[in-house]
Amino acid sequence: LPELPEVETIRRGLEPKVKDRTILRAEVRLAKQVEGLPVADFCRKMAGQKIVSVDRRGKFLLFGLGRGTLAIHLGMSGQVTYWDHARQDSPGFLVHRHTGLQKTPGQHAPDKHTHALFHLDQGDRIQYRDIRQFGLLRFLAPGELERWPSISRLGLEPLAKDYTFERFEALLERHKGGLKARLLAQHPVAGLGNIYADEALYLASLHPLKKIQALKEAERRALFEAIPLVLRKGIRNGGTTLMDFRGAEGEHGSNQNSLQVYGRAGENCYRCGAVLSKILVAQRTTVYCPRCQKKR
DNA sequence: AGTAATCCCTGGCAGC
DNA sequence: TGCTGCCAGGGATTAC
Repeated sequence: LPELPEVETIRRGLEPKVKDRTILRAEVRLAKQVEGLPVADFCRKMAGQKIVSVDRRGKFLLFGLGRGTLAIHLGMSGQVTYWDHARQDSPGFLVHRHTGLQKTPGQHAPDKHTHALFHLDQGDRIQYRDIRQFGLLRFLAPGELERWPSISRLGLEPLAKDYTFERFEALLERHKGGLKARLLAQHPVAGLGNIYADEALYLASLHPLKKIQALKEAERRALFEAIPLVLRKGIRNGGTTLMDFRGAEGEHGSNQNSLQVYGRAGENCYRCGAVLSKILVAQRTTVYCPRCQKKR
């Protein structure tokens, strides 16, 4: 489940490798992953474009091109890796303690889950692989990105300089629903998914179903501060690898070893020792500490 | 209008 | 051993 820290890990790994390189040719093997344009048009738009920047907005990876932008959302299981012609493919599989059969870290040749390839010079390429096929690729002409609803409706960028408590509060107010459902809807902040939403709520000691309107100022501030903390920790740890996440060079992250609540239902809270609870919120498994995170 | 269920998809895994 | 059915979930869409 690539969330902001995972996408940022990919972005940082990819940027030095692909910036100022040229996409000679795009190859799409699963047409439905391309949104907005017929595949042939999408590939035509890509061909010959220079990659001038590699950015991120929320969970979107954004390749700034000479003319336009390539946006990639990784959905549930998307991987964007750099394939180096001079580097040996990593062979075989290894059995991971928690997740069973896993691709070894490192680069791999395209397989049946590799749905798009961006061929660069010298035979290098950017590879898009997505087992569950929930991700999407989209080309945006100059000026279209900011008007694209998937981008324009996003909440604040929690690691940006303009992430302030005033703006955070303004985007929180007047919503009747519960906290976690709102966070998953990318408001007031973009980039949280199921893992980091649970982690942020735990760090802020807030119940996932707590009503936004019932939050006291100190609680709003605690959430405002907790969000960038859990995200920055995730980035420091190179992302959370549960099943599918890999960095730009195919490497695993390690943040799964630092999670406080996600995936720990039935285990003990590290803070107070209470047994962590599991509930369903907005169709998503949600884990929290019933003692540290009171609803009222 | 705002919230909640539905759907897309594959592979891991429990159960028989 | 091999089959079946369930589970994981981001976000657009549909339903209330």
